[in-house]
Amino acid sequence: MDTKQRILDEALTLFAQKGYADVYVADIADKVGIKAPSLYKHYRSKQAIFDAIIEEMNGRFLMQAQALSINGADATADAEIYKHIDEDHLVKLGTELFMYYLNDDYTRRFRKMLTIEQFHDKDLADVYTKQYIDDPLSYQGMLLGLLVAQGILVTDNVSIMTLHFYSPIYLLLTVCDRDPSRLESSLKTLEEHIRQFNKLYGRTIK
Amino acid sequence: MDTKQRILDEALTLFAQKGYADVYVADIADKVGIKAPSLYKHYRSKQAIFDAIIEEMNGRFLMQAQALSINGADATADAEIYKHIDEDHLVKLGTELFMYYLNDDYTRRFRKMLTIEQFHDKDLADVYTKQYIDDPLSYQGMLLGLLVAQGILVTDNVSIMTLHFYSPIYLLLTVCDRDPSRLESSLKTLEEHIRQFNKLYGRTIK
DNA sequence: GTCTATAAGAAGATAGAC
DNA sequence: GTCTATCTTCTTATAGAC
Repeated sequence: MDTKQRILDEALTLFAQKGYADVYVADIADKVGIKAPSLYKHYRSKQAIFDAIIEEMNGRFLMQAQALSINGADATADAEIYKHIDEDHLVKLGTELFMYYLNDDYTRRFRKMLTIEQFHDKDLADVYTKQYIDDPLSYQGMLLGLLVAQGILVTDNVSIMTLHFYSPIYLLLTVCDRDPSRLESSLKTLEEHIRQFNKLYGRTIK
Repeated sequence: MDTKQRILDEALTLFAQKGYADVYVADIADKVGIKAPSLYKHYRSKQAIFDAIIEEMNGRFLMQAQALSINGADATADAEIYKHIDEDHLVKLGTELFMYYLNDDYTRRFRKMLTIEQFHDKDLADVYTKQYIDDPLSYQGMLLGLLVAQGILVTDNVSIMTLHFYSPIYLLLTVCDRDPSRLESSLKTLEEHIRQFNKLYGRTIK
């Protein structure tokens, strides 16, 4: 990784730990293994480093969204995949989503940084809500909608059903972000949640 | 309100808007209507102001918790209240909880401040999780447990049912904290959520 | 591109008069 | 308890040699 990229990487780590204001340019330079003045050859200010992180993340999000909507467009293929899904598959799906959000390094650091800085700038608040609320609800709404179309799940309100599926995952995610030692119990709760979700919305009579 | 208390109040407002590091002692003093040095007659440091806010909130939380557990202890009285509860009552209950959390001035500012500062200090993270996750789940679990005991709601897992009731409220709360213009649509979603919750867990055959 | 040295300014905190 | 003046330290950023 070149220096310019390493600066972003180390800065993101520090911003996620302490927040923008409590990270000094010298801290970032230290982690990269250079002196603070050298850093100004790559970025013209501390704010420019922050902006570059946001910019890069926007790019990643866009790629992710495109990847998802490419699958989403080919709904018949997706429908085929989800035709024979059962409760265990649903648990696996939810757990994998949860673990990805929690353990993907870039994702986790970025989410923490946004959590800290969200009230600092309306744009950051919008990025947070889009990335961790609206987009997941939209994407999972599409998936769960397929399961309803297949008759695997039953409801007359897919968007509320999706909220019922995702909001416990979101809540547990924020818990584990604050306290990683609660991961194990959260995974247990997550599984119970999805099994009960399946009982509530599943085709079989409860 | 005396000066010492007004300092806490204005400091909390500013900390909730900008975070601890971006609020200057002079800003706080300005809002109170005094000069920064005068502020040091009341608190020996900026950190001491922050600590006093946390301390005061701990006191409020404790009082709140005691008030709740006094009611909770007299479960027979509570059970009587919730004996004839119907869907509209449940919607009202959830909406009132939501609006209290969102509009109670002290509560809202303190939650925003904690949101910003939660990764700064493990103790703050614990306060957040206790106050906005564990305690609500525990309290609402008790209430919903009463409704199950009355046969108004049906489940073999009250704690997951409580998670299903509360986590959408929590998610919508964080959305409105970031973007108050989404209050109206969130209230609509909240009502839909509770009505669907009642359909899923209600005594009547779905 | 990296360094040392340093400017420029911000922000927390104190001294001492009133 | 409040003020003005000031100290001290910290932090961003630049200058200029290598």
